[in-house]
Amino acid sequence: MKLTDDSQAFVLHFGEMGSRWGFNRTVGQMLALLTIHSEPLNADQLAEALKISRGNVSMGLKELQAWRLVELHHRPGDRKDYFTAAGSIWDMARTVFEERRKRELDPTLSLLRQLLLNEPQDGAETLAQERMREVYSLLELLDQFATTLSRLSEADLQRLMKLGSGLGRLLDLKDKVRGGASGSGE
Amino acid sequence: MKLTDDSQAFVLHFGEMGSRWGFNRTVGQMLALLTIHSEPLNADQLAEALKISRGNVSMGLKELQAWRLVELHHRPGDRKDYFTAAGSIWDMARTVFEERRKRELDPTLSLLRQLLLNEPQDGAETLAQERMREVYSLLELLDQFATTLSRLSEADLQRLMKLGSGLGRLLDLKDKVRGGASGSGE
DNA sequence: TATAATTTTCAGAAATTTCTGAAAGTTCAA
DNA sequence: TTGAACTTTCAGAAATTTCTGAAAATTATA
Repeated sequence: MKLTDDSQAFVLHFGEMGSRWGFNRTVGQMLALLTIHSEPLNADQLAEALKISRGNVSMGLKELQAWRLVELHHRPGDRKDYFTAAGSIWDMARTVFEERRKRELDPTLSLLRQLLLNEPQDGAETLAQERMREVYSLLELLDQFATTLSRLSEADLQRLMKLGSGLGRLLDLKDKVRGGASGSGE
Repeated sequence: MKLTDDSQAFVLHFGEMGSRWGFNRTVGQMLALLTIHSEPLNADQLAEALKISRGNVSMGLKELQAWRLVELHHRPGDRKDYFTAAGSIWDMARTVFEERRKRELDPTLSLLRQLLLNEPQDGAETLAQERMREVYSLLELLDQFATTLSRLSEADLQRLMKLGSGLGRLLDLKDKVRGGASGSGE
């Protein structure tokens, strides 16, 4: 498994961005390689191509499976496990988006629900709790919105994302057509 | 500066979530404390409340200023620098969102633009480049969409995020009203 | 059932990130 | 100017995360 310069660059870049996207370097590299390599790869091939240890590959694959970003395949007469990226690029993006929503929002929502049950004991606490409530409202709305987005079909997502500043106009259009009294569909 | 249990919990939680949100533990804690504390705080107060070193506070404040998440204040007859969270919770969320868009998408877009200029030399490279092109298209669209979102007024953002599954219906509505030929506003 | 092939685990090593605190730098009032 | 008040810097320490590789576990074949 020898990578071309461009594939190498792509793989190394994903490794560097990995930590910002929620996984570690080698997981990022593995995901990149499986994304651009059309044929399934086994653990030894990944280790050789990325020059990382076999154990690291095993842990990385475990994590990518937990994210549901890779798919397992088997070849007749070969006992090794082979992997490909799971689904289309859009499928993968949706998966990462949804998983990050869970990791980055849910724990905070859960804590804030707890804290907001308590009675503030003085003025400072009341003010602090007001701010926490604002944080909670915003994050809850964001969480719902992210969930809504990740449930849209690819076609709808593309339409939405291509709107550009038409999005603002569309929101106005809605208010005109439906009289502004709609919105909280669920 | 003694924190109540709830404030403490909030601050510690932000510290733990910090790394998932793009900053380190103490930066997360400082942001949390400044968010729930209505009065401006100086560096010594932050260091004491969070039990971290003065140097760490200085670096953290520098980073929060780079993010434009804190505002500097001065008190008459006091040479110390005082800080508050910059703007409303919505302002801060918008700032974080926009900064993360830049950090998490722009470097990859930039690299992919480079790589996609090169001619693939064989079948495998052609396939790899096709996948890179798909990644590029998706990330570019996402980048535009994120930019669009971060430019919406708070009111529009709230309306949009409250749509729930009404968002899908709204997209259909648009196609009906404008005949489906619109969309690429810019 | 043995044994060969393969994957997983995990203790410790290596790498990276974060934090401390003392020294250097800056600002301002007298 | 001087020096007191304050902030910043940064080398090394501490903490955390990631990685390695050998041993243990699992699975399939003969």
